Amino acid sequence: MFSGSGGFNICKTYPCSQESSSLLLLMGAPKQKWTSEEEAALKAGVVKHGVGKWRTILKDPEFSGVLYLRSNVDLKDKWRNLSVMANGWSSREKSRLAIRRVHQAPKHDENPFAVPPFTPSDEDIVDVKPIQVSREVVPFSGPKRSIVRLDNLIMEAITTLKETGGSNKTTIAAFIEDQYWAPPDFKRLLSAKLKYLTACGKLIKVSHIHLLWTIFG
Amino acid sequence: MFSGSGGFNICKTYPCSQESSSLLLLMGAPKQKWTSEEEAALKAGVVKHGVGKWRTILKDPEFSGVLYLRSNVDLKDKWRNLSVMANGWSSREKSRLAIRRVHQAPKHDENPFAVPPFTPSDEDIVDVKPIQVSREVVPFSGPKRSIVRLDNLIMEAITTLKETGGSNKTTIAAFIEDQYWAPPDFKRLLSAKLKYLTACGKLIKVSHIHLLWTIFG
DNA sequence: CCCTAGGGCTAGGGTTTT
DNA sequence: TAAAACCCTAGCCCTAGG
Repeated sequence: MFSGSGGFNICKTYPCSQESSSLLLLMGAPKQKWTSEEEAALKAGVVKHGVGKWRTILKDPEFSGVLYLRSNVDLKDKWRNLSVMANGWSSREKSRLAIRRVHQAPKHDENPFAVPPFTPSDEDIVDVKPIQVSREVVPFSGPKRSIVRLDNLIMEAITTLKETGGSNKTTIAAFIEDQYWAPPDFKRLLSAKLKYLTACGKLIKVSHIHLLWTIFG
Repeated sequence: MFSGSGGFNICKTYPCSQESSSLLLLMGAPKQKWTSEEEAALKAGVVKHGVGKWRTILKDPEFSGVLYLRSNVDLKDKWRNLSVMANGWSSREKSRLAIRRVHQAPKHDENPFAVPPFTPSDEDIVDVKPIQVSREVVPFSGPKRSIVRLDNLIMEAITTLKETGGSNKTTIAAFIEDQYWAPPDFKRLLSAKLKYLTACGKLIKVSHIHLLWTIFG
């Protein structure tokens, strides 16, 4: 190659974590496989801060201790992988899911996607406890519980499903139940929530069936 | 199919707070991709009013018809993207380029960046003419030439080539000449520049032959 | 308050590695 | 071939400074 005769080269100093990982790769470091601790922290982070809040999760002292080797992009990519594994539902399989989903017990077996169990608390807030994957490593300070708004779960469901024409209650419920553990009266809760969100303008009902979500409507 | 049964969907209306904008993206609102008309208008606007006059361009009746969906910040961001495209190559193409580069006539790649007039300043400026690609789209009034800092070209060459051990003068020259039209005395200019950059610490010489570039050295 | 410059972030498509 | 890990970049956000 050209390099034999000597020449100029870039001195790599990287301000950005994403690039440092690429540097690692260039230097022959192996791919960093995700540990179950990291995975658990990521899931807990998503429960706490929401999907897409990668930098926020990373900066949260609750998770930074575990995830300090990862970048926000790493988090995003890992979440994508987990999501794919958890719900292989390509748009065609969604309907199947919606149908058979209703009578399924929450399963903790093969599903690597965290099933943060959640319990209702008041009309608008849902108390969620991240699942403990490997209890001894995750340095949570006691029996801390993160709080998640049912709003967000609904939004996540609709966003993830991306169904043209919108998602109906059954599908949304199925999605949430599949991703999270839901209490027995969840269906009723969801109905009430959807009704409320529609009433206050955050969801819009289309032709009596379809609804459009508007966050601050 | 599935959507026939109705459902919920995300509504992409814009509230105003910062939260809302981030939610917006989360909610699946598509990014507004730039059309070629908008791009052309932006370029023409820059030719007419100059780089950095985003609000002025936006208000110009000549362009407002096309750009009315964009903000001044959008213009700025798009211009930055275009500049990146013009100056650097996607790293994926870099290797390809580095390999087949030597025995190839200057070829028109996809470069859509259209020759904005920069402001030259002094000794470390070189007159370089990027290769013209899509002439019909760019509404430029004539054969303008862009002025580019030789520093940047050198850095770009080294960065792009990514040769382990560094790049030598010949390779750098070949790279630049391949991508730009260079004046007859370019070799001499390059030598002087490399010497200067080494002297002032921006390039580091390794064992009399290899040099390491330190951006902010 | 508006503007610009520039750093940063996310989503999503691609690529590389296993 | 597929999955996991990682890369690249368009478009957009945030902040500082004028």
